[in-house]
Amino acid sequence: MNAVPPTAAHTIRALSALAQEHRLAAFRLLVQAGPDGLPAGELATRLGLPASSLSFHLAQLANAGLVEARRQSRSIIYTAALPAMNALLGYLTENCCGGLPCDVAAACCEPEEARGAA
Amino acid sequence: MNAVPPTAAHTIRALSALAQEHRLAAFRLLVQAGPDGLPAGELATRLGLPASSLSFHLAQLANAGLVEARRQSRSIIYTAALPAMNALLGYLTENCCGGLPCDVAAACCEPEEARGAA
DNA sequence: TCGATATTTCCATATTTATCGAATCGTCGG
DNA sequence: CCGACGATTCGATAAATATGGAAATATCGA
Repeated sequence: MNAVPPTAAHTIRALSALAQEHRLAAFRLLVQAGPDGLPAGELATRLGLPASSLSFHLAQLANAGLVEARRQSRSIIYTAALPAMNALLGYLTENCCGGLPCDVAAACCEPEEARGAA
Repeated sequence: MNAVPPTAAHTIRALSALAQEHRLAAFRLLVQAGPDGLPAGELATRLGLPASSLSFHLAQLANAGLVEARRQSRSIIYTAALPAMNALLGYLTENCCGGLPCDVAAACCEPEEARGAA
């Protein structure tokens, strides 16, 4: 169903989805929550947003393929779609480096520094 | 002057800057152009945009720190600010992985696949 | 200094995006 | 079946963004 090569249009949708205070915050919470995810209501509480506003934002993230929703009883649980995030980063680095050995690619591929510092 | 740790607000500015058809296209052209960059007029021609519109978009990219401008005679030459792009990607992966060994980090750090395919 | 060129700034307008209450839909417990 | 709960959809309004012509700014060549 997925694994579609990210087009420019798709990339813009993903960037737009992330380029908003509440959505970026929501996405980060979901990433931290891991595979278990979080119910919409919990996100609304933590972000201090009315349910309808949050629902609007979650729809954007879902439309961009950055989050996935599953119903669990009355709640709807959202999880971050890491592969989609992965694809976005891949597209950005690809288009940034375009096969050339630029420092963006280099910096992105240095596990020692990136991991060791933490 | 730069090398500021990217805040969430700064990240949103960068994402917003990139999350627009013409700006993403302009940025990609600048990346391809490399350190020599391209004059504003050339970008306007290639993108088929009126000068004033392009100027507006370039201002956004510059404000986000993603491009730099230098005057050369009558033209103003724009270049992609790779370090800023680098920082953006770093922020996204950091916040995506948060120190955890998630597959985004893994996928991002596989030079063989990413480079070999091209 | 004058005219031509390259770009930006200004301004009005059009389009898109965000916000949130109210109404609606699906699910559960009794 | 009914009331409550969790969430989305709808709709109206507010705010932010994009667009492009006209005017202003800066630089160059003669």
